[in-house]
Amino acid sequence: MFAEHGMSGVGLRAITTEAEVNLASIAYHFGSKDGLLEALFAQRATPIAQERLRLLAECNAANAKPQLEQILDAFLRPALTLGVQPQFGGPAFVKLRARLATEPETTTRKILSKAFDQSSRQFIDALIKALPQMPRAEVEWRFHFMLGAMFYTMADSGRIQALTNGRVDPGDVKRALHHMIPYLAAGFRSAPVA
Amino acid sequence: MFAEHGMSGVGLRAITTEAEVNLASIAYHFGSKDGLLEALFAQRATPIAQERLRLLAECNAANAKPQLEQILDAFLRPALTLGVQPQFGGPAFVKLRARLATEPETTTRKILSKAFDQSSRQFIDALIKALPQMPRAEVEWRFHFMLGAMFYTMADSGRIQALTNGRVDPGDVKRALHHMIPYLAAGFRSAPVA
DNA sequence: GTCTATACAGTGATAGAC
DNA sequence: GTCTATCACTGTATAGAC
Repeated sequence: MFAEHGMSGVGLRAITTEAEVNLASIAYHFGSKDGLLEALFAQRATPIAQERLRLLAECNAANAKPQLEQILDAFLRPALTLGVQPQFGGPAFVKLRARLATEPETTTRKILSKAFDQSSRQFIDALIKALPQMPRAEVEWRFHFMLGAMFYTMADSGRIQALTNGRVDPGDVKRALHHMIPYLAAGFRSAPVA
Repeated sequence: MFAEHGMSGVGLRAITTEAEVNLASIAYHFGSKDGLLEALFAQRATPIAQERLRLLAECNAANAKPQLEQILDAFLRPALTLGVQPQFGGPAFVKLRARLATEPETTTRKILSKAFDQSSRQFIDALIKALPQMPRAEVEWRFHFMLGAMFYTMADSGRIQALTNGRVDPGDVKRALHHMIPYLAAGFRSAPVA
């Protein structure tokens, strides 16, 4: 409901009615509306971070020097595909995550930080290993741009559908990954700027 | 105030007090809180779209076949630099725009569409001209990924600062463009996927 | 036409009964 | 631990002053 109508688009009364519980039970169990969001989010986010690290370990095991495309795939695939499965919140949760990523509120930032910072650091390290001649700061900038492409794909804002009469659809996650990974890999491999 | 504290983080009473006007004047002049946002946004967005098209016309005039990097610069520079000037709303407006871009509400989407779709279509056409061997859909996907990198940089979410101990700062727009344009250009030029 | 004061239904949060 | 009742506050609507 949060992802569909936004954080302020849905009231506690609508939630408690849907869940067939008393209004005050949210305050009791989660402290506040924000607390409910935080609990919801943590539950869904942890498996994504875990799956990322599992896939990263896999491609470290397979190759002495890990392949760039495999690392990107290990990072992006869980975020885009795992979330859409119903047990992880469905497509709505993917949108919610993208939304929180651009939210300026410090509370939501802490939630995201706690869930994903550790795995993100490991991926930056892996990227630096895969691109040994690249300055660290350059890899970090490119990681930032990758996050942007990922979140905007997850947000599924409808802009690119409108611009292309529906030809390009970020909601088609398989196709999105198919186009995204070679594009990002080429960017990561390009010569660092002065 | 909207960009700083979010759409629901600031009340009409706070706005009208700051502006030293009566509470009901917003409803009278703008219809609603959303209407106020829409009016605010349209005022600031139009100059950005205009400046984009002016720069695009410039690089069309300079080169028979326009250079990819110049087109990307013409698209990104007004969005990142023009917005931060005080007369266009300052850094807060840049953040606000990024925020609306990932908002699922249909009202905010229409606002963005109206302000930017026309210029975006012209840029996609220019990119296709600059990359004549590239399938149209591939250019469109890559344009979508570029939008993501741009919006996430504009949002200045603080994530990459946290991950890099402040070394990488998307708020430094000059440096952001410096790293972004070659990275995106390499992605755009890479071989299209099957 | 423009502005003002005020009322209204709905919000998240909370105190206190059981 | 779970409830009801109520709180202060929100965006909006409206009647009436100038």
